[in-house]
Amino acid sequence: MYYRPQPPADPELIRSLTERQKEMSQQVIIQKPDFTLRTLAGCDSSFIGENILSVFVLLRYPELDILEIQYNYVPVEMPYVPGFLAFREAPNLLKAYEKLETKPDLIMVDGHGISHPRRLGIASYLGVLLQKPTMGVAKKILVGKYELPAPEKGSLTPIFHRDEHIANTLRTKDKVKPVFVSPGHLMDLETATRLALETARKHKLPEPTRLADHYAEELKKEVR
DNA sequence: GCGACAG
DNA sequence: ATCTTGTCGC
Repeated sequence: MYYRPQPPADPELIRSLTERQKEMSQQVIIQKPDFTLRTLAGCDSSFIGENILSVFVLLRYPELDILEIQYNYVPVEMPYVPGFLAFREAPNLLKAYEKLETKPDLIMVDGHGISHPRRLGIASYLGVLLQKPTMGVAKKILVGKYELPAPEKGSLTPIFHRDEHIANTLRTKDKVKPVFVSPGHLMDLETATRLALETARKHKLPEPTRLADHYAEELKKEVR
């Protein structure tokens, strides 16, 4: 089998996007949220060839029963470039978000918040654009150093990057690899970590992102 | 200069 | 993310 590299990302484009991230990251506000959490949404995207299917699942809190599901399906315009995931997925996620009849108090995103090279992961990016509280729950680390947490559910360890405590690893299930939690916007690390653990009921992933992940996969059959 | 690199 | 088979544990 041949080794085929991805089509090279335009250096000029990457440079301008990097600038945009630096500017937008200055708008990110990390603070204890002031809302009363009554509804929260999880979002995620799946791909079918050159098309992207983004989903938003609205849940009631703390019951976590599903209130609404919306999605949007269109061709993708950006390739995946580590550190620039938001420019590939956020546009379509915003389209799906607009379809929600009820807007959530908080958005949980499949990816990172401020635990990003320039402090603007997709969760922060969406938070700034929507001016909504957001947080990220990722399955893999992007930047930073950390020690593995104890094997018991609820165990956590800090993730540092440039001497800043930007995220936490969190064991949401006994003896299962931890998830990586970070605040996105209008949110703080402690609350984000608590909510990630609290909404992870029977699975490794918190219900909001787990369900968004599930429907993103399930809805593929519908769009064909 | 050499790796690492969300989804 | 997607491709892709069997396998281990609750």
